Amino acid sequence: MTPIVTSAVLHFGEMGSRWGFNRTVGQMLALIVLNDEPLAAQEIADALNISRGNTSMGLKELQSWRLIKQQHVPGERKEFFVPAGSIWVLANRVFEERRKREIDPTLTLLRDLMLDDPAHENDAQVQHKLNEIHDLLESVTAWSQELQHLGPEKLNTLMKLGSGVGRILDLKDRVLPTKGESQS
Amino acid sequence: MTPIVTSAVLHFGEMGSRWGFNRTVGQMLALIVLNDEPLAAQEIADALNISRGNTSMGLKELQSWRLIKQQHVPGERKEFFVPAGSIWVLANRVFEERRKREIDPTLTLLRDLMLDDPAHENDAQVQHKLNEIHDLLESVTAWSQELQHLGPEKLNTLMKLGSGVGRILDLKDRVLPTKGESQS
DNA sequence: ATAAACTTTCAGAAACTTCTGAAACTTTAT
DNA sequence: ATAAAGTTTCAGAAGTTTCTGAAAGTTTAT
Repeated sequence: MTPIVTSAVLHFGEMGSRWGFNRTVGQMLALIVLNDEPLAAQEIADALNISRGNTSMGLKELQSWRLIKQQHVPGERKEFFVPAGSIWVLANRVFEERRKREIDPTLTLLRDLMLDDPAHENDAQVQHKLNEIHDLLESVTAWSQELQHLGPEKLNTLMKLGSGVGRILDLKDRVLPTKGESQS
Repeated sequence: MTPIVTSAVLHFGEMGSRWGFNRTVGQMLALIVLNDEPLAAQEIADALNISRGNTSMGLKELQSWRLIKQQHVPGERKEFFVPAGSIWVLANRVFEERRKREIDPTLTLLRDLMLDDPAHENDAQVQHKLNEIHDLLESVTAWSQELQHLGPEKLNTLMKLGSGVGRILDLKDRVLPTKGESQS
């Protein structure tokens, strides 16, 4: 590994835990993404100086996140690993996987609690707040799925638009006035 | 605590660790948000059955995330705590704080690495990939800040628009054709 | 100045997560 | 059938985080 690759790998290891996986899994991901050649498990273990067992678990986890895929190289006995897609695809997968882990269970619980009968007077009030949280999380979920379906090019257009989004919204209110609600 | 509040508090405790803070901090946040009355530290410790010391640390952390604020009740000696704002504000704070912890350090590192001289031939190649990651993260950052500045009402309009966003983008390409790039 | 009411800090205990390496397993070639 | 090449699993060691509770600190009232 060149010094640049080493720095990146170490950093992604440290950040890994903040992004939902552990240090070695983060390092492995960085290494696989930055290498042009497919990598074998043993090469990863050697490069990162971690045990072969840990490597195996890490590869399994990265596959469960659908961030890497196996690639069979003809004439070779062992399996090789490559990124599961472009940077854009990988970022999306991380997003989606985290949504599943961080938001979906809460949405389920909130829906259940909203169906419960209020046992005390201020429960109705509590349920109102839970409802508010639910709606917000649901909007975020719907919205992030929407962005994923847009694909990278359109998203890029949208992002380059930046603060123009507000203007576009106004535009839309004028062009399609019957559809949205009539606020501000 | 009524059964509904108890369920919500326990759940937010479990999710807490996925959202960037620990179990008790998650529970404390849920409790404070769902209570209409300001709560004192001792009341929180009693309700959640945790030590007074842990409560103190948790309150400090929630304040560092700017999710709760102290509120002095006249005639009372102790401090009381209330949410720092509406659900919308709180969600935004969590988002922003996580951006600071999860994305900003990586952006800094990537910028530094891109300035390094390529030491080996394929470093140029690696730097290209790092650049791609950098641009993606930067777009996400800029975009999320944009959404925050829109405020809840406009964001809501945008969210209700849902799959209409694609259509609006096309619309914009037709109405303001000189500005964006001319893709697909 | 003293005491009462309250908060913060911090050392170490408890709980949890991650990592290793050896043993068990699978696949392929001969 | 056997051996060689490779992978997976898992018990326990190492490391990390979280929590408690007692001691130190702060503020306010008298």
